[in-house]
Amino acid sequence: MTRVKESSSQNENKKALAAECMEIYAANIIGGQWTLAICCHLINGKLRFGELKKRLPWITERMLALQLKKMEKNRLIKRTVFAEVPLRVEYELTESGKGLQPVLKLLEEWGIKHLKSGNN
Amino acid sequence: MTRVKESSSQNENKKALAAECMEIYAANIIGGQWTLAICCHLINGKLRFGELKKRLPWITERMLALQLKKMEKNRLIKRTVFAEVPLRVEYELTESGKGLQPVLKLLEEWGIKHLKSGNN
DNA sequence: GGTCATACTTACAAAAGTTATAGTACCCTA
DNA sequence: TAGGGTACTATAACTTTTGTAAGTATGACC
Repeated sequence: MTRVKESSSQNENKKALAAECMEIYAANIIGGQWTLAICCHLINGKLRFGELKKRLPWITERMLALQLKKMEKNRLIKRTVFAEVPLRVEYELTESGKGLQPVLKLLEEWGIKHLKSGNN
Repeated sequence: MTRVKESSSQNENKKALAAECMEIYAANIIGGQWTLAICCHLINGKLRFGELKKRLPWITERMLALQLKKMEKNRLIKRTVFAEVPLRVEYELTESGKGLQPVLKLLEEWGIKHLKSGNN
């Protein structure tokens, strides 16, 4: 009855779950520590690396760079480099990224309700 | 301009983000590796520990126990113990947990669209 | 008394994710 | 020649999450 594991890594489990369940696939993509925060800021338009950094005062440059790279790979954002001096790089949501807006809205509503329901 | 960090832990950052942004708060709650998978199975009704284990063949007992405990703490599920022998414990979604259904649906739809858009 | 089933718990280890700190490359300006 | 701004990268340390394997408590059943 119990299926035999073919691999023991965390990653394999994650992939297997995401493969058979689209909500888990989606949750994995938006689940990074800073991913949603970045989305929230980009939803009003494109921003430069330094502007994002200012808006996320607690993030380190490394994490910002890593998250942006991951989000680009996941096709949530588009990166545009302008060959100016000093260098300018702009980040903006892709169509897919913009498509998260209703998800974010629902999540927010659920979060508010959930938080309130805990104060009884 | 840059706010000063009051603590250096990962957790503090997480909390700070969740406090100022409800979608991040919500994402933190549903973001565990197995949380959504468990929700998916409980959405059709209550299940026992062992039944969940069978439905999630790759999960270890430890992870299942941990996740269920966390979900109970987060008020996503309710745990009921029946003083029988052998012991019977049932898990079911709370109202808050059931409230995730539309979120899951949207996430699923977004996931499908996103996956397709990557196959170009 | 020994075995079985259920629903866990514990100790330890590995992996993934995050943070801290410093440094790079580019070219402009003084 | 030195300093400054932007957008990163390198390295290592640290925290959190997940996995492995074994053990516990309860009471029925043989």
